[in-house]
Amino acid sequence: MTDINNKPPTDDEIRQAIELLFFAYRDFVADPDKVLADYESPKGSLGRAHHRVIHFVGRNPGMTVAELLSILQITKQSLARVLRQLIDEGFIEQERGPEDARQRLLYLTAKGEAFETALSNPQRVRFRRLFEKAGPEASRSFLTLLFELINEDERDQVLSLIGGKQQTSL
Amino acid sequence: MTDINNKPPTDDEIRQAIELLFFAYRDFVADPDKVLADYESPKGSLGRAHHRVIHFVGRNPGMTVAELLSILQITKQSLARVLRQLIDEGFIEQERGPEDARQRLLYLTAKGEAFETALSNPQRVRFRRLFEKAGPEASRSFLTLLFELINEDERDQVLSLIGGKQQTSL
DNA sequence: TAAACTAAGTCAACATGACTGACATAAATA
DNA sequence: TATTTATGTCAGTCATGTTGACTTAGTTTA
Repeated sequence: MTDINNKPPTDDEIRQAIELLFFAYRDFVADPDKVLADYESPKGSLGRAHHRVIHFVGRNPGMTVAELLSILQITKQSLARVLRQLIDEGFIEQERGPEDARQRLLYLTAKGEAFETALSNPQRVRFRRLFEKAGPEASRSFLTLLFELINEDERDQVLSLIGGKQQTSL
Repeated sequence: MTDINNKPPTDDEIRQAIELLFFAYRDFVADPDKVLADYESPKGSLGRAHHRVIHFVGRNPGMTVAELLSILQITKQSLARVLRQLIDEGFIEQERGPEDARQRLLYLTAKGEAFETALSNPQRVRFRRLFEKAGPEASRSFLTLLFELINEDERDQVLSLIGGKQQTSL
């Protein structure tokens, strides 16, 4: 709330923040990891990379491969293997771009939607409990700080991606 | 601050939290990744795994291998390669446990300390700026929520590790 | 229209950091 | 003394990232 204040952050708080972020993220991703490990696919198993693709395609139906690459910040060769598996196993469908026929627009299938729900469910439960306990004010403040932890030059892209600004004072 | 409130978190806030945590962590680890990529070691390059080991040994001088394993939650075989490199290149020293001679107590060398500083510096700068902008109240609240994002059964271990409770209302 | 650029896909080789399973050694403990 | 514990090691595998080179098809531009 205050932009300038007389109490600068202590080295201890900063160090704790670094470590807490590590542990929080570790547990946060361990949830879907379990779901992924349980899923037995015909052509090889699925990992975090597949989860990320399913998540972002689910959130942005009809996105292009190039858009997905810029979000994930990996090479197209890395994405290719993951995407191929997801298409072959019926989680994701491709469609020719109506404007630009070179583009391949990505969509989740019904199977993909169901898997997305199963994957994100434990994460949603985790945050729901957290926010219920913390209350709306602390929750919104938490989102704001997470947002400001992101590189300044990437915030616009993230903002348009997650669709903030209206409901959430980001 | 409020434990029970009439405004439950919206699905949108929860989804945003999931995505923001992903992006924030991505940028947060990209900083030391650059430092690691720049470092040219004689016997192979260093990665995130080395960073984590250096960080926790730096924070807990004299810790045992078993303690390190329980923090990192990886297998000893995974740790072995990383630890061997760090010892061979003079970042970490081992010492026989004075009580239990089977134990190998881990310490950073002067070289290890210097590297730890270089690695964590961009992360500290990132959080310092964030906390300066957000103010002490939002900063402490942020730490609390990060802490409560951690699995309940691991919070005690984390707390004793990061040394909260006195200064920080965790 | 021909040339250049762009979106996407593919092949190959490689690095990192995880994993499992089996086994070895030395020290502590029952 | 026998067993358990702390650590280390060998060998093989897998998931996920990388670079570099190249193809195909469609769009844009000179």
